Amino acid sequence: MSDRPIIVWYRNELRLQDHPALSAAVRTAAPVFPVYILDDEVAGRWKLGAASRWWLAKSLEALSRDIAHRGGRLILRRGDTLTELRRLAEQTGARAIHFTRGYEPWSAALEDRAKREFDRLGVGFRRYGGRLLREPEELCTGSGTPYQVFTPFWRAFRRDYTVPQPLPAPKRLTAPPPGLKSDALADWDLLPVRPDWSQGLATTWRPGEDGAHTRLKDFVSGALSGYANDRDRLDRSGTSRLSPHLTFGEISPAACWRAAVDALGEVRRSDQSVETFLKEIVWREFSHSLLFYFPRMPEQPLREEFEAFRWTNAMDHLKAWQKGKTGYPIVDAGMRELWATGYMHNRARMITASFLTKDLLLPWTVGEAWFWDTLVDADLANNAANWQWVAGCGADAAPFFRIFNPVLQGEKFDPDGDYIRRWIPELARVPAKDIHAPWSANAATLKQAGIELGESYPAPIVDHKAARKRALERYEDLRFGR
DNA sequence: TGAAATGTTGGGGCG
DNA sequence: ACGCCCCAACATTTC
Repeated sequence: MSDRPIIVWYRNELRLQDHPALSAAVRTAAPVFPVYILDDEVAGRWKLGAASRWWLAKSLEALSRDIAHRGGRLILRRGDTLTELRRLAEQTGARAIHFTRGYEPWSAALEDRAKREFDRLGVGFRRYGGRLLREPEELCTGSGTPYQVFTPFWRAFRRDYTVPQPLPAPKRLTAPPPGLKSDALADWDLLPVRPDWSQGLATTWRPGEDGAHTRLKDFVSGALSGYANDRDRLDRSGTSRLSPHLTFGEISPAACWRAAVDALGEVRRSDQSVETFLKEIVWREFSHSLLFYFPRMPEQPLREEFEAFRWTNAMDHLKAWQKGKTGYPIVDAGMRELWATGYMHNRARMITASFLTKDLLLPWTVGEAWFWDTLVDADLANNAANWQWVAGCGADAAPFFRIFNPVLQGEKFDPDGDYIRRWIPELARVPAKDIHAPWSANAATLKQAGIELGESYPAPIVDHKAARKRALERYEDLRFGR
């Protein structure tokens, strides 16, 4: 009996440390067989984007290596999740399947269906946390409804939260019998070929649990102390850049929380900076809670009146935005950073998203889809919640009339234009004074910088002042039902 | 986790 | 010296 193995079904927690489902399995002293199932159908239209597939390949490679170092083997399967789990349980004679709970719209139904199935088969099917610090059911308003405003959520969260002790990674794992089939990662075609656009991603990131912890250490000993101020600066490395590691669960949010709080004690870092960082972690919790309670959030505005909003459908504008050719340098720099590295600075995300939804009046779902495909940290909850926040249709959203001025945002958060120069080399020789609005520079300056507007760098595809006016009018239409 | 329009104030130039 | 105007600089309101 005791040698009947436990299957640990990996989903988005590609780590060995701080992994409740894995730890519980290891504690039983039964052989533990970790398995990852690539199910291209389960998520419907939200199947993994191209950048995520790249990251997944690299992350699974790392996890597989880490497991092998401990004497185990990561089993890879592709196909319908439930079918594959059933097959694995049969093939291994498993007594139980352990897994980490998900919050996507399809997760609860899948988990319930599987639970009934394995109950019938006499196989334990045990659900664990680990992706969030706290479960959505834990935090509700006094009247029992989910929070829809961040600040009260944050207060309630912070009031009585203490981070638990980390769960150590298992020292040894048991290899499953050699006959237990596993796909070859390479056969999954997760990596891009013809063309291989992943060079920039590979030089920017180190996917995997080691890479994640290295990143956290660097952040805590470096940028964390100035986080409150510098995280908004496009020209500084002021953010943690932990997001893709969190998305794929290479590091637990608890580990990030713990490291930040410990740093506070050790080095007397600015309380404000640590608090701001913790708040960002809780934004992630808030987004997941929203997705859990409002499963249509990725498709539907949380504020219903926005369903009547008259978005436009200008494909040429969309293409220009995607390629980073809008003629607004700060917008284009952000979009090109995304294309090159699978990542965009958070401030740039707000600016580019505001530009798409307000200046171009393209639907937020179009931007959401592009980010989903191109971001290595694409996360259904965060992506949907943040797009709705910018578009003004979210639960606790920025008001619609908060329209970013791309020139002012650039001057404020990239004062010398370094971020722009980094991602738009053709503007490298434009002086800082003109770099955020090259169209208003005088002809001699542009000539000297080697720029011909409309040739070497696009002229603005819309006039911001007019676009702002148009957006506000469209918003008025919504309010008065026109 | 805005920006623009509008209102108010106060210093300085100037007749 | 005085009132008037101009216009930063800052505050408030509006979108």
